[in-house]
Amino acid sequence: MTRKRHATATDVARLAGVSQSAVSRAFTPGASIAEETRARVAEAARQLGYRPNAIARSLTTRRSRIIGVAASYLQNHFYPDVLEALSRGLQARGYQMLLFMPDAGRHADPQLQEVLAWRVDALILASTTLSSALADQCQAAGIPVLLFNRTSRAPSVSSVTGENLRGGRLIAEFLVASGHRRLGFLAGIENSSTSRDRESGFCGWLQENGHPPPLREVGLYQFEEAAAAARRLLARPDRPDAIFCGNDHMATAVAEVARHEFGLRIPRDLSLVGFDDTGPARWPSFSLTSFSQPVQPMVDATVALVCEMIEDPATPTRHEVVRGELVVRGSARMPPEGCVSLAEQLVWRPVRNDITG
Amino acid sequence: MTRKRHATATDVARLAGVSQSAVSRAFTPGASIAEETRARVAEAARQLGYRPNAIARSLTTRRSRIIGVAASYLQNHFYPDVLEALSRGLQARGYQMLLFMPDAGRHADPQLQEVLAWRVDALILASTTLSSALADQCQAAGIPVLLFNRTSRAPSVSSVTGENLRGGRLIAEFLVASGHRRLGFLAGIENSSTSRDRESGFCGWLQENGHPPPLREVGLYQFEEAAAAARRLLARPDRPDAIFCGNDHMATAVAEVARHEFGLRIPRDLSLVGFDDTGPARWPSFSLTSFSQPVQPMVDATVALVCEMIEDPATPTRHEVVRGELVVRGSARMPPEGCVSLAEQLVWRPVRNDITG
DNA sequence: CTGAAAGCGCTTACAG
DNA sequence: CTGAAAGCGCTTACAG
Repeated sequence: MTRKRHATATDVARLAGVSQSAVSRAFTPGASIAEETRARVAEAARQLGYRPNAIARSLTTRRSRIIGVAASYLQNHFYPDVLEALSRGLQARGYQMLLFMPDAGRHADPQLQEVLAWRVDALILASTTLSSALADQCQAAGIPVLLFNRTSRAPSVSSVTGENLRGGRLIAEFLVASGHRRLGFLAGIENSSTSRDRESGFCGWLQENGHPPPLREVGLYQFEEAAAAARRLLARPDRPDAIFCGNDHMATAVAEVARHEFGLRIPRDLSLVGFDDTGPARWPSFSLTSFSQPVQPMVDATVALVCEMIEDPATPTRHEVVRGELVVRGSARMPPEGCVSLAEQLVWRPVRNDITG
Repeated sequence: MTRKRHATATDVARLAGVSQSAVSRAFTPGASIAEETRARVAEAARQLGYRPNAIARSLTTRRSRIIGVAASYLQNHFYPDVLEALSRGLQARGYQMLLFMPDAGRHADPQLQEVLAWRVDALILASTTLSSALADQCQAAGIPVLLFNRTSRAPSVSSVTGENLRGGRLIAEFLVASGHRRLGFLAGIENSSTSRDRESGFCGWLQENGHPPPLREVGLYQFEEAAAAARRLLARPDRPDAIFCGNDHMATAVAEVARHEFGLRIPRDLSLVGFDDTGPARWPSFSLTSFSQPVQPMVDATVALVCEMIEDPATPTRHEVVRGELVVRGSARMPPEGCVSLAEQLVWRPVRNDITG
C-alpha cells in the first residue's frame, strides 16, 4: 500500500476545465475571479477532496502563518490556561501554533533552531528566555520575539508580564499591615526576571520601611522543590509567621507541608500569599490570597503585540505590564483596613497619605 | 525597514564555491559528500547564519515531520503532563508538534482542516474524536490518526487508552469490599468512550454481583460542573456514602464541595475514588484513591505506534490498552484485605476464587 | 476576469 | 564525489 497523493491545484484545474492559477484564485479571498468560475472550482475541489497545500503556499508567500510557542512548567496551572487562551487567540487571527517545551530553568535555545527552520512568523516564549546570541540571530533574521511572563536582560526583546514589582511591594505592605513581622520569601527560579522582580519589590518595600529582610528559600517554581524549601523554613526555631511564595503553585506546596507535616493552621499559625491567582489556589482548601496575573488580558496583549510586530517589523521594543490586584482570600491574616469588594472579589487597596506608594 | 531575507542554499553555495546541491548534501545526514566539501559548506553557512528551510524541504520530500496534536481539558492535570511527555517523545524522533485545542466535548473537525493543510505526517487526538467523515478523509489522504485516551465508534481508528473497563469493575469491587452499599457514579462527557467504558465496567460489575445500580450524575469532566453535580448528589436524603468519580479532576471538585459545603469528612462520611492518578489528587489534602493511567507508558505507546503508522501505512488498526493499578490512598475506606505494597505504593489486588474477575 | 510563466528553496535521480 | 536540472505545489505579476 503506497501513500496516497493529495489532490493538487493542477488536478482540480483539469477537472474544472480552468487553469491552475484560477484554482489558486478561487481559494484566495479577495482575488479577482468570476463567481461562476469559483463555483466550478469549488465543486471540482469538493469532488477531489482538495485543500490548498499550506507548505507550498508558505514557500511562495514567504509567510508561514505559524508562530513558534515555547512553554514550560505546565504543572503550574497558570500555563495550561495561558496555552488555551493563546491557542484560541492565534487561531482567531489565522495562525497555527508550533509548540515546544524547553527544559525548565534553561534557555529555549536548542529546540529553537528546529523551530526557526520552519520560518515561523514569530516566536512567543512563555516562562523561558533565549540566549542573547539567539536573540541576535532572530533579530538578524527579522523574526519577532516576544517574551511572556519573563523579561530579558537584553532589553531589546519585547515582553508581556504582570506587575511583578508592584505586586511584591504590595504583598510586603499587606503582610506588615496584618501585623506580621517574621516574614519569609520563597523564590522561584533565581535568575528568572519574575522571581527577581517579585523579590526586589518585596524586599525593597521592607527595607524602605525599616523592616529586616525576610528569611529566604528557593523553590525553583516546582512543587517538590517548594515543599522541600517549606520544610527547611518551617523547621527553623525562628520560623516565619508569613510567607510570600513566588507563585501559587509553590504556595500550594507550602500549604500542604505546613498543614500535613507541621500541623499548622492557615492563617492562624501561618499566613501564605501567592502570585498568579490561578488553579487550585482558588479552591476552598487553599483559598489563597494572591496577586493576580489575569490570563486573558495578558494573552490578549501578547497576541495583539505579536501581530503588530509581524505586520510592522519596525515596531519598537515594548514591555507591556498587565495590571493585577492583590486578591484577598483566607490564606493570610487580614489587615484591619484596606480590603474592598471589586467584581465579586475582595481586593486590597491600602489607603495612603503619600502619592507614590 | 523591510523584512530581511534568510540566507538560502544558493547563497551558501556561492560563498563556498560549490554547487547548491552540494550545500543540500552537506546538510543531509548520510549523503555522499567529501568531508572537505562539507567543512567548507559548514563554514560558509555559519558565516551567513544559514539553516535549511524546513518548508522547502517538506515540499520536495513530501514529508513534513510535523505531527498535528489536539488536546483539550487542560485544566485536568493529566493533559499538561501528557503534553510534556508527548513533546519530549516526538522531539526525540525528530518531529515537531502543531498543537490545536478543540472546544471541550466537541469534535476536533473545524480546526482539523487547517492542520491538514499543513500535510502533517500524522494526527494525535487527545481527549477528542473526529467525525467519521473526517476519519474517512484522513484515511483517503493516507494520514495516520491516533486517538489518545478515547476510542472512536468507527473501529478503524487506532487508539491508546488506559484500562477503563477493568478500572471501573475493580473500583466497584473495591468499594463493595469496603462495605459500601450506597454508591454514586459521576460521569464525565457522556458520549466519550472513557466515560462510557468506566461506567459500564462499574455498573457491569455491580449488576453481575447482585448490587443495585449507583446513583448517577454528570460532571462533564469539568471542575465546576462536577462541583454542581456533587451538590445535587450530596443533598439527597439517600446520598451515597461512596462516589466513583470519572476522573481525578472531578474527584477533587467533589472533595472540595463535600468538605467545605457539606462538612463531610473523607473517608469517614464519604469515600471517593478517582481515575488517572495525577496532579493535585496525589497531594496530602486529597490523597485520592484512584485507578492509574500512567502517562509515560501511555505516551511511549502513542509515539511508538504513530511512528510505526507513518513508516508503514499498512499498519493495521490497533487499540493499545495500557495497564493501570488501583492506587490506594486515604480518600476511600479500605477493604479488610487485598491491599499490597508495590513500588512504594499501596495498590489493590483482590484475592479471587474465580479465574476471570 | 483569465492563463502562461516565473519563482519560492529545497531534494534527488542522473550523468559524469 | 559533484553539478545541472527537474520537480515539489503553490502565488503573483504580466499580458491579454
